[in-house]
Amino acid sequence: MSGPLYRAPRGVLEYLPPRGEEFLRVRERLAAPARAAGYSYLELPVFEQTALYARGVGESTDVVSKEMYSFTTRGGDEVTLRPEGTAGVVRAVLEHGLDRGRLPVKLWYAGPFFRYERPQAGRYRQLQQLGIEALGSEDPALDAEVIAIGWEGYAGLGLRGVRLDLNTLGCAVCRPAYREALVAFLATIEMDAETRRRATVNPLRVLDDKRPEVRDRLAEAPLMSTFLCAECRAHHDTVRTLLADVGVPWRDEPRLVRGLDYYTRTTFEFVHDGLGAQSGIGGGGRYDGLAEVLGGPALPGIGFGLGVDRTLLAVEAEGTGLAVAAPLDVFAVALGPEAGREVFSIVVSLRRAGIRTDQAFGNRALKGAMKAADRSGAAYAVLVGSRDLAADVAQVKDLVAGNQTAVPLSRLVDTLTRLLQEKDS
RNA sequence: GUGGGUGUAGCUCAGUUGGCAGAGCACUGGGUCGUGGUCCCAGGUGUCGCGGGUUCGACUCCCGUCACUCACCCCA
Repeated sequence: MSGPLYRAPRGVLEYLPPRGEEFLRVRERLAAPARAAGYSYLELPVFEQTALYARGVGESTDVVSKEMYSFTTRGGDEVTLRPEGTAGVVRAVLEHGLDRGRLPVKLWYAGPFFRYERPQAGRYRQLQQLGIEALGSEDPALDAEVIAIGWEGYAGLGLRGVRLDLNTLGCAVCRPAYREALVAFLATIEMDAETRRRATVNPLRVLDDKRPEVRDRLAEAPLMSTFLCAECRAHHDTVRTLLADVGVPWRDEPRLVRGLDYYTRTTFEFVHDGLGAQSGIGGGGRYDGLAEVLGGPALPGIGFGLGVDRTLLAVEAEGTGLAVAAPLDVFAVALGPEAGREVFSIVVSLRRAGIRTDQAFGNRALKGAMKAADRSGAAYAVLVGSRDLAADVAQVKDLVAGNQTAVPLSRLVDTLTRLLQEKDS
């Protein structure tokens, strides 16, 4: 096969029917708990000035150093397709003064994000994410709320294999001492050049290495938990108490660091084992210093990003199903061109009455049209031929039971409305 | 960026020591001039990923290349 002239760009995921409906369903279910908790929707640009990510996310991160889709515009601006959501949300909050009103500001967003990586199972160059951000409060109850919202989102999809990993990274008061201790420790162990480089730029991220041989060497590494200041310890204890109170289970994961520079205190990750090597289906944390880094006032914040693609994979891996409803109520069929005109009017009338309706197009043979009616999933077929036209009726056929009755055209909408209601109950 | 696997019909895949490219599904038409689901008949599509090489002859063997895929680092 020489193949079509054009192909989708490398590493993008396309959701074709019927999977597209499942994708939408997943996104709706993940968003529901956030909307129920007073988070407002925000639609942001999918590209920003490159400097926003370089500063906000951090030059030392993989995301910025090797995964950005960056380009220069015709006007000479350096821009980047958004690799994550938080930096853009904080930028918009600061730019438009959303932090001047009632705090905390609670926002949610969804859409595509871009990272230039080698694609593999569960990892795409264009990925779909849904996120929430709460800014303007250091209250640990907000940390617990954000985590619980994520948890409820997965629960709403019927997922049973989601695990929550939880950690705290300390703050500007206590982290420097820990960092120093960690650097001292890292100097004593053996590591490859790339890891050594990472250790100098951002030593905490070395802890996140998943290679067994590296993990072994890190077994004796100092942990943040022993360096926490009183405030951070109290904050973390409260978060965990609140989660326990509402029955959200977690696993303390003292090595959970996460890849972005802006995190402070609470960090967490939702993990699922059904997707191959990429097990993280969502994650987030607190970023109390980010607004200041971006030139704004002190504005603490916490949020998460949930991977919609990966969540759908998890749903499919668990085989729980999403019960996507039949898309149609009625399928209309015309026999001959004169009837075609009548059928078109019928179809539009039915739709205006809230009945989901499609029709056979293209002058198909009746047998083929009925086959199309059958496969459409509609509960009823409406047939109109010249004999019916002469009698001012349409044939209404129950596609499940198989019986058919003539209904006067003037009563067609009412009759079908009633039949569909009866079927529902 | 590095490594493994796979490329044959729209989809899922067969194809024997190298000898004329197949099945199922799907699609379209027909089987009583106006009736689907089961059944029967008929129909069509392929640069066998692409380019070289070996050979009388290559889907098959060799080399290269591209794509897809899985994995490593890392992340959603």
